[in-house]
Amino acid sequence: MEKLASLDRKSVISVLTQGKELANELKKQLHPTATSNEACDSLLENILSSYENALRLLNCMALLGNGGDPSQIGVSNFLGSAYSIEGSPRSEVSEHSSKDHQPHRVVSKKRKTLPRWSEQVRVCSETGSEGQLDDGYNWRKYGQKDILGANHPRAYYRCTHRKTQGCLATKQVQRADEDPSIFEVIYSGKHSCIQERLKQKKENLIIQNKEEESQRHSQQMLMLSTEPTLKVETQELDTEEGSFPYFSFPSTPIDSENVEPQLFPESTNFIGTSYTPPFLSPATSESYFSFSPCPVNDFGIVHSLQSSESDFAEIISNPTPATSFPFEDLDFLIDQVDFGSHFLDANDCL
DNA sequence: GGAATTTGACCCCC
DNA sequence: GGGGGTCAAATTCC
Repeated sequence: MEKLASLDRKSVISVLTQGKELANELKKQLHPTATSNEACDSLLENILSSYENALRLLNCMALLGNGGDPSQIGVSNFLGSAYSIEGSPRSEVSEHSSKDHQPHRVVSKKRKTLPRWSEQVRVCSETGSEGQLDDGYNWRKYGQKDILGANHPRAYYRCTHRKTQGCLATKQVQRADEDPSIFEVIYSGKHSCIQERLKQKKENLIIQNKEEESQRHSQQMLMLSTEPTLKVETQELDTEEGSFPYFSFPSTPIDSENVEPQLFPESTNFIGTSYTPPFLSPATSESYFSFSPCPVNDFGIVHSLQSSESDFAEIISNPTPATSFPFEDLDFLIDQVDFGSHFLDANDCL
């Protein structure tokens, strides 16, 4: 069993390493045109950071010497939510994993054969409601059920475009017993619909990334500059703004606050150095993970990639909803940010 | 009036 | 038989 786990780990590391190398290669290829495509460069940096984080996690697991049973603390659980770690009976996915514990039986005859994965979404307690869980898709509620042993009912949603586009994506939303401000969302199936809204969000994010990148770049230039250079900059600012006595950083503190969550993907050292609150949002004590969906944006979603390893593999190979958007990796990118945040949880359990 | 939600009933699987 | 997922009629909302 240990050999199997070790093999499993090695293969994951191997795949991630290969991905990282490919991304590196892509970066090299793109580099000559980087000045005309900063957004792509930024994306690549983030992808690379994600790979590094994943590899650190896996290496960390190896160092922990947890016995190697992937069902105990394997990749899926390590990435998984507190629920899966605690083995809550409510967790559909963990339920499956326990029921399907028997080694590789014939494909389950359960209705649900679509790929499933879960997320945890925290909302502001004062305004929190399921309706505010905005993951970029449009959902229609088609059912609600009281679940045995759970304090809160489970709501069933399907994609609004089920009829018009035959999209089979569904999700289940349920409040966590332990913390009602946390929703556990279980997604089933991939979107085959085209949802303009999501695309719009991604485009906005890319534009935002690009702006932030250039802001950071100019900040770094300022900080690395020598005094005379600073003076020149100051003069330029003086001529443009006319109201700065000496020099001023181009971005305001407010801007830097907004930028902060986006900086995480680039903080490649955050896993290796510290798992402490610096990575929690300083803006609010309410924040459970890096960023909360309530004040910032709709992407304050913590992906808890759990369920079976085959599902995990499927998610890796299809990390995004099925859109035709060219920057599909962005979802993966966001996942990895959360992935890093999740490590906080995992660390808490150690 | 159409879309979305609610809710009881039904179906599937263990 | 029971629990969970889905259906579809009834109801509500815009």
